[in-house]
Amino acid sequence: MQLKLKRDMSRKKAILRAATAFFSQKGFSETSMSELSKITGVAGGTIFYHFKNKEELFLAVLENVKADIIEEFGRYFGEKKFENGMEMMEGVILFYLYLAVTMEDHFLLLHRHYPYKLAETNPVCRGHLEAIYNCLADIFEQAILTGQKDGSIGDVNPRKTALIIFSMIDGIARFKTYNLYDAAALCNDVIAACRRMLERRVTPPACPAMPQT
Amino acid sequence: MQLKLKRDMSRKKAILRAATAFFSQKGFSETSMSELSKITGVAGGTIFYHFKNKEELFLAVLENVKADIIEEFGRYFGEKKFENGMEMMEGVILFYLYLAVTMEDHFLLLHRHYPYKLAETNPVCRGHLEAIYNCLADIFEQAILTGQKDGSIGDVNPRKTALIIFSMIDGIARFKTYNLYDAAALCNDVIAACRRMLERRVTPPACPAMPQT
DNA sequence: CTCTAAACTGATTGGTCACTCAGTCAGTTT
DNA sequence: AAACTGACTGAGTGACCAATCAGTTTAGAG
Repeated sequence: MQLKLKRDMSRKKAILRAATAFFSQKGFSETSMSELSKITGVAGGTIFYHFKNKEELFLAVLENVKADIIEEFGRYFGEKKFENGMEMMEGVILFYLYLAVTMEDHFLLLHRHYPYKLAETNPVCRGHLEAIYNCLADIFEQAILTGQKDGSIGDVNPRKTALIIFSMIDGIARFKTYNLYDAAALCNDVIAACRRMLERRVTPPACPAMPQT
Repeated sequence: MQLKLKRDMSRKKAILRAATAFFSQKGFSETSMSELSKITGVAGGTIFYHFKNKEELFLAVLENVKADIIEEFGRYFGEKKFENGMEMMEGVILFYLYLAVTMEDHFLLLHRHYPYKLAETNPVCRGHLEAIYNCLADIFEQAILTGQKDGSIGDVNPRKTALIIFSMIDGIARFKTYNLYDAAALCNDVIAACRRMLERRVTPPACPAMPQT
């Protein structure tokens, strides 16, 4: 019975893993089920035994992606401690860009059109995407809120600024996967730009030697 | 002869216009040539008379997109004049977000995967994409260089910062088309964030009343 | 009106695709 | 050992699609 279960799980997982790579790198409609069965060494019908149809397989892949991303950030915050909110923001940005390389398939999938189109009609898909994006946006917001408490970050709208930085980092990651620009080369400048964007302004009003321009 | 030409052009242009909408909204492989012929009221073979195959049709669409985008920015800079570099940057950002709404199809196409995948093997496609992205990146860079000359923008790496802001704005536009967040609601905060990121820091070193922390 | 070339047609073709289903088989239960 | 179960198989099906091509229409030049 143990052997049986193991066999089952390895097959299903193998299909899921291959499907993740295929959906990410080739897209939904360019991924053929028969190709998928060939590469996993499984008969055509087996995939449909484990997953009702192509769309269900995609949803299973997306669910995996969601779980992995949320888990990775959970682990990161479990291990790492930060001096202040600004340091936390820097850490999150670097970790995001790091994940975009090490979990390339996962982010590639999220940079495709299909999941968002499917989300318009499929509430399960929409749920997964919302979970991922809320998780990520919350993390950026948390860094800003922390920084505003400890004084390392200035007076900005936390949620909106979090979304702006999120879209900036995600945009960089996207440019990288499309081979348009090199994210690594921009890394230091991105951090610097964020610091300038967020840092608290020390307005020197009481200084007579420094007249305002 | 004029009538003949007009008829010809209207057919070809109608196909091109419909193809732009389809490729943008449905993607390359989900766009069927027969559907395209149906919607333009043209026989199936007619499309292949004007365009060698589906890929050539896509390239023609992309070329149009390129021309339109470059033309729009050209017109904008022909009409508008700016006080300084920072104002120019603000104008460019707002215009970019404005275009992402009014020319939604064009930007949707650029947010898809297919053109970048095709660019890996097709130099013509790669050329179009490079032209678009260089044009846009140059515009952001130009604003920064202008601002650094007139003192409205501080000492940052012009090219790299241009790419960062570009990816930020493009990320916002992308979030909008995917219905994840509302670009309009973020608009003011994006401008404010950019200003903080770019503005010249007045370090008050000579002021005894303001000790550095 | 005639001729010619360009524009256009749509039935056809060869191929791929997602999905089905009748049936095999290994292992478990009775 | 018989009955049952869940995992798996792979040939088959109908739908669709890009591209073709032999033939028709159109439009203007001579």
